Amino acid sequence: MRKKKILASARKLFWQKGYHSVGMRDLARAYGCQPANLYNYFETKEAILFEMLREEMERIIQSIERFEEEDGDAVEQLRFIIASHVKAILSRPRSGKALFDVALGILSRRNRNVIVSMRDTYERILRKVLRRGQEQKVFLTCDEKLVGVLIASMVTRTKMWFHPQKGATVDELADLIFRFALGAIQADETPHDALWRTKGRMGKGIKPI
Amino acid sequence: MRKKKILASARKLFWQKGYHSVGMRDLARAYGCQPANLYNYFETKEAILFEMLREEMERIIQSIERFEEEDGDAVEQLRFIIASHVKAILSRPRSGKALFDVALGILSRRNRNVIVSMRDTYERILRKVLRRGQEQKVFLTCDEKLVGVLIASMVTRTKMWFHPQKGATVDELADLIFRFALGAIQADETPHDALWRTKGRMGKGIKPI
Amino acid sequence: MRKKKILASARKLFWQKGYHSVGMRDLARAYGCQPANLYNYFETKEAILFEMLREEMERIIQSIERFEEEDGDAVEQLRFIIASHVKAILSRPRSGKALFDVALGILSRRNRNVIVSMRDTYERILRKVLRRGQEQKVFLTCDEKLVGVLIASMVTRTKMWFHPQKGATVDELADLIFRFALGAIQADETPHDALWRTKGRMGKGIKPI
Amino acid sequence: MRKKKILASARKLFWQKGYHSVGMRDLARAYGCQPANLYNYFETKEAILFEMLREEMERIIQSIERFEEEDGDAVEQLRFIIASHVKAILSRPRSGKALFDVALGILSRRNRNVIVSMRDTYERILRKVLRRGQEQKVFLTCDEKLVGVLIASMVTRTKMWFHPQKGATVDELADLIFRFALGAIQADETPHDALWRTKGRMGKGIKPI
DNA sequence: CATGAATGAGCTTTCATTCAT
DNA sequence: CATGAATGAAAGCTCATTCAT
Repeated sequence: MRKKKILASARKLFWQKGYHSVGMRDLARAYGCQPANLYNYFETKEAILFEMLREEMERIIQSIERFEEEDGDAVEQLRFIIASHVKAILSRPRSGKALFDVALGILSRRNRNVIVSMRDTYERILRKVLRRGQEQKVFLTCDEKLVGVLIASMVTRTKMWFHPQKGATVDELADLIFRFALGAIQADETPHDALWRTKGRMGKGIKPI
Repeated sequence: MRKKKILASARKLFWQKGYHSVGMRDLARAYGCQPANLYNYFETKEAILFEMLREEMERIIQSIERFEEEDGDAVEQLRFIIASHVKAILSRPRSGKALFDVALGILSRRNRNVIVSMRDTYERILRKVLRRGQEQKVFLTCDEKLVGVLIASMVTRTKMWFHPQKGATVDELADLIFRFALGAIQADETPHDALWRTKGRMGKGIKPI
Repeated sequence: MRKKKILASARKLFWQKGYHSVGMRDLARAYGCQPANLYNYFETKEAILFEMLREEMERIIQSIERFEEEDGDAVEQLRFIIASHVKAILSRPRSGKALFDVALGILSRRNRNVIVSMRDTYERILRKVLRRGQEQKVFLTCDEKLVGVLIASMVTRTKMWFHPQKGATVDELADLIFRFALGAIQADETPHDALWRTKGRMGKGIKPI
Repeated sequence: MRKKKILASARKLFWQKGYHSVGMRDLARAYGCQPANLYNYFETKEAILFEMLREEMERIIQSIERFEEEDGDAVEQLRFIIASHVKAILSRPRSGKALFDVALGILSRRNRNVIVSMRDTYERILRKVLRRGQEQKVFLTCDEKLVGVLIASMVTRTKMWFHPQKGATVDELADLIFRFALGAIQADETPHDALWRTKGRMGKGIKPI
């Protein structure tokens, strides 16, 4: 579908330069048509942004929504959530811009509500898992709301600084964030020292800006 | 000084609405003058943004730069760094926008270098403390670069969701982030379960967007 | 073509008021549209000026370029060059401003080079004819560079003071300038007294400012 | 006097860059004070331009006004007028801009009248000399108004292209323009071939733009 | 005399968007 | 579907000038 193609090139541009630095002209050129033609597919520039964010959120949520009800190993569920989120964020071309955060201020109330409620769904699931872990006595007693936000913060910001390299893959990064989070909240006091023997390898993937 | 006052009102607006949604006209109105007058104090709109960011970074760095050389208890130093950073970020009026991240893409190369190098200084100090903790055997062996970025991510993003409330103060938030981080990397395996009995209180301060 | 029409009304305004006294608003109003629309045809205000000058220079050069190689009566060629130049300069509506001279300081390096090289072509041809006249022994030995500039100066400045009237037509003016120049450089010493019996008639066309 | 110094630096800037490209800021910096201070000496920017032009015109006129009434050798008087005018125009630093022409469109009606009437005085004197020459039978019968304008054109435009060099001095230039003019209008038919044996020398001083 | 602060009007240009074809 | 032409609004910025000190 044409719409998908437009969204694809829009996504690249928006993440590369940020919403305000990309004009309809740029979007049109990237897709290969005149600006006016984009309005045959989307009502406004904001609609393009919205559709694109909605899709991304949907992918993230779809992969983890089963954890809301399904019982299971909270530790493994947390690992999966983090891995899934990290991959969703880092799978797309290249980036650097805090697009998501900015976007919430750009979207119309109506559209923002849609995105926000998807994000809330994500956080609700994450919290549910955190609560489940406490009930299973594998996580320390904690404020799931706070811990959820802290974990999400670490994951979200990977977009700002992580660049995959040999010896520093996305999978590895996801694993390390998971271990970091787990170390902070796990109940059993077995030493997790071993988890951190990654000294020097991971650093290669860190290139902020 | 007049410059300070302009910066003060600019800071408020920029954080509230984001750089691109604030015009010189808005800045002028907020300060109480005509747009043209602002150019007696700053050469460009970007210069206002830059000066504002520079000041903020300076405050953050000044309070922790002594840790670069000074030996001491790494745990306490980490606690101080986190507390100081959290306060610096949350002390200012209200917020919401990912201004800092976006700004790096807006600033001229010259100005961006200044800010980036200040941020690098911050991260260098944080890493130094993390390394010191490992040498003191109070932190687990870990990749300081990665851990540093993860901790900074949690702190930086507080701006996006935290709003002080009764029962959820900035100090408390800083303390909890510290404990979360410490839990993840501390070497001695004394149960830190107690640290997390904040259930339900902290959540009050979390209001994303 | 729309571009031509815009150029036409721009030419009138620029010559009447000078580049700096004509805004995009004026150009738009003169053509009959909103300022923004002009940018669908020209990238900048300077581009409009450039295109207009380029066209004018082109017309002047085209009519005389054959003299560069073509052998022939140097006297007649000089007469033709002067006549052609005078007409090109005075054919357009009304004027008064030293637009051309000022423009060279306004144009971008790139564009200025184009115009300057066209002017150089004009002068090269004029010099060639002057040299040819010397070889044919109809012109006195002289420095073609200097004489060329002097002749061009007389012609160029007609824009500043000449206004066609009954008894003072453009053709007549061209003829008189030619005779003046010829008188200064012609080799054969036949009295040219008769040429100057225009007393009182030509003066009518002179209204400086 | 301070005023003189301001005028001196203004003259340089105006001729170099043109009226519209020189701001009060530039004038102030060139003189060495704040823009506001200039208003203690001149009422407006235009007043500076006016004063400067008035001075220049005055110098030119003063040196030739005696020719209005005084009888004498018309040929020598013409030589003097041209020499004096050329020197006045080229004595000042460097230039290029058609300042004088543009200025007439900038000045207020009142001020323009002053300058125009000075220019008229100049032309009146020149015409008087031309008429005198005809009466003395040393010049051909001609329209003094036209010939006057043509001669003035050649002189005025030297500012646009002449740059003194070894072998191409201002004095020499003046002499050649005089001979060119004289050749065109002189009555006695003695060959003036010799006058033009300057081939190649004068060209060095010609650097348009 | 000199200045820092302030201003109102204006500038060229960009933007998202509309519409007739 | 696609486009060229057009637009209203707003952007950042510069300007000559004023005025109290």
